[in-house]
Amino acid sequence: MKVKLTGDQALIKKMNTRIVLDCILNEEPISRAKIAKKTGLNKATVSSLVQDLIDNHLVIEGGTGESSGGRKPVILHFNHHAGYAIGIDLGVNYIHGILTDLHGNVLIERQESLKVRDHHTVLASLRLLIDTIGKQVPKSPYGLVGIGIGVPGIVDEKGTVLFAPNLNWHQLDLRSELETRYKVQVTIENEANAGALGEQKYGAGQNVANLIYISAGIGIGTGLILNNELYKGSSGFSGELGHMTVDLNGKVCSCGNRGCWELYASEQALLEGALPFGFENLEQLLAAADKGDKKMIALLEDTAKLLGAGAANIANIFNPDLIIVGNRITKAAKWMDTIVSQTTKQRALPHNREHLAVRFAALGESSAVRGAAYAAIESFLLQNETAE
Amino acid sequence: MKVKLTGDQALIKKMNTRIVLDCILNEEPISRAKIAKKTGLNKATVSSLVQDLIDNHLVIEGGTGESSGGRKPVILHFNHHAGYAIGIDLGVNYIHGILTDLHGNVLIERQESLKVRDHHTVLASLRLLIDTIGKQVPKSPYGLVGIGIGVPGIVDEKGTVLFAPNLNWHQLDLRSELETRYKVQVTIENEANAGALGEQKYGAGQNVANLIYISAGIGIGTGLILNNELYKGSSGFSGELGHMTVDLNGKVCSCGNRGCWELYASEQALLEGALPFGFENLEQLLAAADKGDKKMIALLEDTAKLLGAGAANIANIFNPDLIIVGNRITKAAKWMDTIVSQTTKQRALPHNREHLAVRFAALGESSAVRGAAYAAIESFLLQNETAE
DNA sequence: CTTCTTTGTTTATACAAAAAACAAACTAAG
DNA sequence: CTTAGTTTGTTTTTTGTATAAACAAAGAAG
Repeated sequence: MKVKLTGDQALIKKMNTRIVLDCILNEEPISRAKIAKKTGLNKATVSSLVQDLIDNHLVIEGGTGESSGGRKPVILHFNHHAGYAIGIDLGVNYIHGILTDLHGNVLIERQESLKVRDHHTVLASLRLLIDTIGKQVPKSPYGLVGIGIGVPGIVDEKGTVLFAPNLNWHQLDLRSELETRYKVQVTIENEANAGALGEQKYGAGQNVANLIYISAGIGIGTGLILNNELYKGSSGFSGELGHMTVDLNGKVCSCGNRGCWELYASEQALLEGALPFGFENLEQLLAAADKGDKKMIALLEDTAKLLGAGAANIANIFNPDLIIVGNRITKAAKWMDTIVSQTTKQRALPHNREHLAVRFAALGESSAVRGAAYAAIESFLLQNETAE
Repeated sequence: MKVKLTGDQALIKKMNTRIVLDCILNEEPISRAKIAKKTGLNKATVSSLVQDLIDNHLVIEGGTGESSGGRKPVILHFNHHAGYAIGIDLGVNYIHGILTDLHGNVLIERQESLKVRDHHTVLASLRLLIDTIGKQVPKSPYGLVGIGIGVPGIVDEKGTVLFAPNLNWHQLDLRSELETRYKVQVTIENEANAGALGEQKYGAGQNVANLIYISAGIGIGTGLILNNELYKGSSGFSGELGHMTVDLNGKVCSCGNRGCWELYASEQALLEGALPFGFENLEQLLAAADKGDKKMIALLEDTAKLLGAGAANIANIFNPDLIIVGNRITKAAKWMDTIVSQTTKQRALPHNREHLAVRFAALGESSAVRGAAYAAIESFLLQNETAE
């Protein structure tokens, strides 16, 4: 109950340090003088904060720049080799892991398929993957700074996986499990939230304050970034737009309801439409479309329209700057993207479509891993600033 | 571009002053010592900030309280008579105005019906109403501190009414119009947002961080309070859930789309269903239901189910603590509330319905006026703290 | 009557940001 | 080459905030 969030000088320093670091991250290479101008902070303040960041190995000086009529500036860089992060995308039938530097650049990438889904087996594979990647972390001031994981299920604020339907997991305290083993900060995110983060930081949504990421795989989940922050609802269960009713008397869904959006616009919907024609997975379906199969192309286009209808709802609900369609369905971008975008804008209210963009994920199927790694990096930077 | 939101000591003081004032507002009567314990601030800091608030007439000392084994505490009160606010709900066929103290207590209330809706006539009536109420503001340190207005339309951050379909207004700069005339701060909010604020501060949603207010009148609008803040989207057009598609191939809506929720669950939907039986407005319909008219009762119940279906979508999208149904439809609460609540919980996902409450507005048709007044008060308090 | 508590103020200290002065390094004009 | 002016970044001083410690006042409890 007693939450201490009162202001004192430490808080101010933390805020301003963060502002300076963000400025360097976004505008590098940059000099101290320019940071002062950009942020409105005093030159002396910037000098002092930058010195702290240099002492903490997060910023490095990189020689002198061009003079603009006076003394040459000292160029500052974010030291993205100060530490490294591991990002994991725990899929329903694969584990995808990457090692990144603090800028999110991918250094190592590994993917393994999952046959069995009980949590013992999956955890064993997960540990093996992390061990393998962890051994390759380059020598650096901080070494491995954190592990971020995206999971296909509902996660609470303590990093417990409450429920993952497709893995049949219940109440698995993944964070503390891994933190005890690896002694680094672990962040657990829902897969759609991770995807939203990945696209906002490294993909199609850079510098966009309000964006909705539609993760269309077997089902549909969404990641909501509102006012530059992930919105998680009061218990972390927000974004279940896959179970938004779009057809009052429509198909019966496994959730017990009728007419859920994901029955019409997900990979599952595509597969159901393709099965009568003998195609058993998305890859086969797309190969056929590639060869000019009219029925499959029509199926893709119809699904795109239904995806757009739901996206229009999203536009009217959230009035975002950007809607990003991601996950498995990005494989079908070629056939779907213009139709999704058109249908969305057709169906959304005039004011809402005005500044709206609808795009497919720039990172393809890597949105979630990248976002997971980002979450780990972010958590490290936040913690690091707090320390004196 | 150059936004100065860096931290300095003034910011600390502002933050802490706000914390102290909020503490007094919520816990009054309270002593300085208790504020220090509650907030974690130092006793000396609290004393100093309280003195400033007293100097600004926002807090008053009110004698001594009971000792708990030592010196008697000095009781502090929020001085809700330091100033007064006017709240206006600009309806489609009425203007509803109130005068409140700084606690939001209603002192004076006036309602007038509107026959003509062009903005000249409406503005004239509005000015007359404000003039009348304004004359009755009691003598006080600040007098009239602000005017808050809820309008049935889309409002941007500058207080311009971009579009109000039912009044046929376009691009009306209401805020600057009224600010030049009355020389006080004017806040303009969408009617649903105002209603959400009213219910959160004075009605069914007190101390709830995530709530969705469904304003069901002729159409349906919603006010979204997420993480204790009104979410307005990137251009202020969020919350148009009335035009959420709930029936892919359903009725054609005036917005050009099909199957919009408000066609099924608004006052308009009720009236359409009642017209064939000779009832021309909501009051007649409800009078019939009161006399036991089976058809009208069935109509109300069916509409309640459709309202619940949309509310379930809201639960799945936002995972809120509370959904409040307000505006005109509250008149029908007697027949609808349990059904709306039941249907919502039936259709929402298990995790989302767990901590969810669904209620009708506690303030009935006054949610929006009260919220409009609150917006004015809040804006005054924020500004007042900034001043030294 | 004495001791302990509680409340609130006063005094001294720590610390962050900012202003001002300054030093260094450079450009450009004559 | 010299000089004036500019840009960058540091050092010094000032201001303003929170906090800790000491203190004063007022009461409770034995």
